[in-house]
Amino acid sequence: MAASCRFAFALHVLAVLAMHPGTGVTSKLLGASVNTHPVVIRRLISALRKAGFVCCASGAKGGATLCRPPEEISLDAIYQAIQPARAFAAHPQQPDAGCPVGRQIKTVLADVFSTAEQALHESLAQRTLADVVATMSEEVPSPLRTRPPRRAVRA
Amino acid sequence: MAASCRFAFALHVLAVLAMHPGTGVTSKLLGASVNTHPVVIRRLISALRKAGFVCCASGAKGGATLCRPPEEISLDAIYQAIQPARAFAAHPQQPDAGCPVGRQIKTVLADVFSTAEQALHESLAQRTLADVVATMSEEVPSPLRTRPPRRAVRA
DNA sequence: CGGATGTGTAACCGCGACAGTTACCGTCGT
DNA sequence: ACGACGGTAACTGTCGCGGTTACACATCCG
Repeated sequence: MAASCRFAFALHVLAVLAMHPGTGVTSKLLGASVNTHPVVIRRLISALRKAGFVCCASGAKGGATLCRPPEEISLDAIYQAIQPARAFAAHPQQPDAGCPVGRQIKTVLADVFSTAEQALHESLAQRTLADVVATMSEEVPSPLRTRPPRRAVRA
Repeated sequence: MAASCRFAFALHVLAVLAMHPGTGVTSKLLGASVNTHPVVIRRLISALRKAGFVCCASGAKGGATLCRPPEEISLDAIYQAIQPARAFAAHPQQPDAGCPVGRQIKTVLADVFSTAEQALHESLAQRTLADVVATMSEEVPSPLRTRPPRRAVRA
């Protein structure tokens, strides 16, 4: 399947932004935290910007900022903003229409694929970015935490 | 994500085998129905054989045969037999341990990923190969039908 | 104003996965 | 023995991705 790490990067970036509300975070800093090239971060942020999750400021003192409350950003919304392709792929060429399976397999596959993908989306939709941030604050009560932890809304 | 069509091919092949119980079906025939090269079919069948779903006969009059009842083969079992990689991928490089997100993101991601993958597997596990074959038999019962009432809605 | 600091995006490279293909060997029925 | 068939290795072309460089544009500050 050759899964990409876009979703992992996106969650990482958004979690950092959620922890620095109001202040713009540069792609250089984000790239250092994720351990990748700043341009990779900017490409990712470009998709997140189109989805309306972040806003960016150009020029010096610029950077990305979360422009929606983390509670309103579900992991499914992030996934759909990031992933360009479907989770499943059908036949690249048309199957043999002379075979009963070849005639009907596409319809059956479409049903199976959409059902499975919906299950995937529903699972991701049950958590928000705020949950992710809260989980990290819980697990390591480090002195870096300045604000009191938000209510944990784990299901 | 760059999904492969292995799963689609596997369902197609197993459906054909389920419709020809007992008789061996050659990779040449299966390749013609799927519209791909016989070696691609044989590679796929190699994985299905290791999973115990099909047996193959060598030599002349050889071919693949379903060696378990279709009711006992869930789509999830097929998926797991075919797919070599995970549906999600984590950071390829270690994130920055100096950042609180970088330290903990992997744990959170592992939880999110496993939950979503489990939802995917449970969705696929709810259908068996027999269901797929039955669906196809229903939708086109005989050439007496004038026109199929339903059409594929996916573009 | 002009340089420093950012973003935005295009272009390219290298890598890995995949489908497709060829080739060769082993196996089995006629 | 011969031909049909599976099993598998090896190679090719393509595609998507992460990584990188380069450049245009925007913004702040001295």
